[in-house]
Amino acid sequence: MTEQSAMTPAAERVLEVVENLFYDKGIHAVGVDMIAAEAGVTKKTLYDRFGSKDVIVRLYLERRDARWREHVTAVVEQPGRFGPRRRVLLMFDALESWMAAENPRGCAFVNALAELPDPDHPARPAIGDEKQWVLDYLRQLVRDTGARNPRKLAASLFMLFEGAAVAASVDVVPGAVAGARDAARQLLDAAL
Amino acid sequence: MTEQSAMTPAAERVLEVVENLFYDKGIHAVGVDMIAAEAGVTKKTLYDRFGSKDVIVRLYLERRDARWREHVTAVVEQPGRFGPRRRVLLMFDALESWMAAENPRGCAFVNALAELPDPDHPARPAIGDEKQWVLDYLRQLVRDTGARNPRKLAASLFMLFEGAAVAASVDVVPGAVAGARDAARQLLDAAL
DNA sequence: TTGACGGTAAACAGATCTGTATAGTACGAC
DNA sequence: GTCGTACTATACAGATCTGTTTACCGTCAA
Repeated sequence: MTEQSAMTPAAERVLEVVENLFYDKGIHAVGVDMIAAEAGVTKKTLYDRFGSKDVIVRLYLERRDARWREHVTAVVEQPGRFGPRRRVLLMFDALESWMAAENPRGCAFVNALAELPDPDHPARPAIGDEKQWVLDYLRQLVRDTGARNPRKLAASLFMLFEGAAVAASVDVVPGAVAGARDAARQLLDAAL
Repeated sequence: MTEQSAMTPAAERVLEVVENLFYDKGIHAVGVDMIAAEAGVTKKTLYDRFGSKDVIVRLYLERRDARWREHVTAVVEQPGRFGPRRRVLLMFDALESWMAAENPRGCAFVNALAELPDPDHPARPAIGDEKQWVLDYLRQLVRDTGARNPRKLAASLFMLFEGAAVAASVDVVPGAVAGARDAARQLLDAAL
């Protein structure tokens, strides 16, 4: 996947600081000077390691995606052996804890898409990959429940999922993710 | 509300061009020089009329919100007298036609929020207002159906709504809005 | 007829943007 | 002990950012 094996200490520091900078302030609002200063690295080093800001943006998204998938799978596939129906709902528990801990400003990939309209931007594939993975993961979980029309149900759950992230970030719906989980349970039970 | 009465011809032209520029390219990616050139206006005029780019951003969102509300109410309250349950689902029809015609890059307000992290930015209220209006409008429509737990149901529909916009813009779910409407119908019928 | 208003044209200020260039230091491997 | 690697420090290039300034031209109303 993301071979972070070859990362030098300075490069590692850069990727650590952009995780917060890009997410908190937005991609365009963060210049390479700020990145270098925050990481305690010279711009020379920064360009020697990555070649361009766009590459750093791509790595930012890829690394965040990796952390996100780890979080989700850790929650959904936690030992204790929950049944398939329960595992679907655990997806929303994973989202809830992720939102509280790391995502107050909404989905980083939706936000990145807002800032990167160019379809040829090197970071664009990372955005589509994250969304496709969530959808595929939901499809697999739903299929395991034996629900009717699993693809359609997974698509509905996916939209509840993404909508809950939006609702939580704009802060107009109290308990957004919990509400989304309740709705997901209804849709799921109706299809069993 | 937005008193666009006092708008001079040049100012009107500016607001017309930023509607597309900001939405298509993103707010930070569009400079005032580009705005002035595209509107056929000098920067002097631009600053005489608006005072700052931030004000233009605020007006951009307010005007888009006004157009969006007009579109939604025109679809939902179209003559023909649909019943309350049908009117709820018409919200999703309104979203579908809006997405196809004006929203291929997702919700302008979610995108703007991604680019404007500062809670004190003058354009921020416009973002919250749009989301609050959609939620309130759904609440009213749901209440008219006599469904149980109308606030909770409206919140679920709101999340399906926002999620459908995300799903359509990232283009991983074919027929996203139609799927969201089907899920909405299920939730609605279960509460009647 | 005078003066306010809306506008053009064009230069400028000062900051910040991505990216490059030059020069030199510390260190580990072979 | 020499060579390559990773790094610092710093200056620079050229573009672009928001915003200001000066000078001038119509038009319309009091």
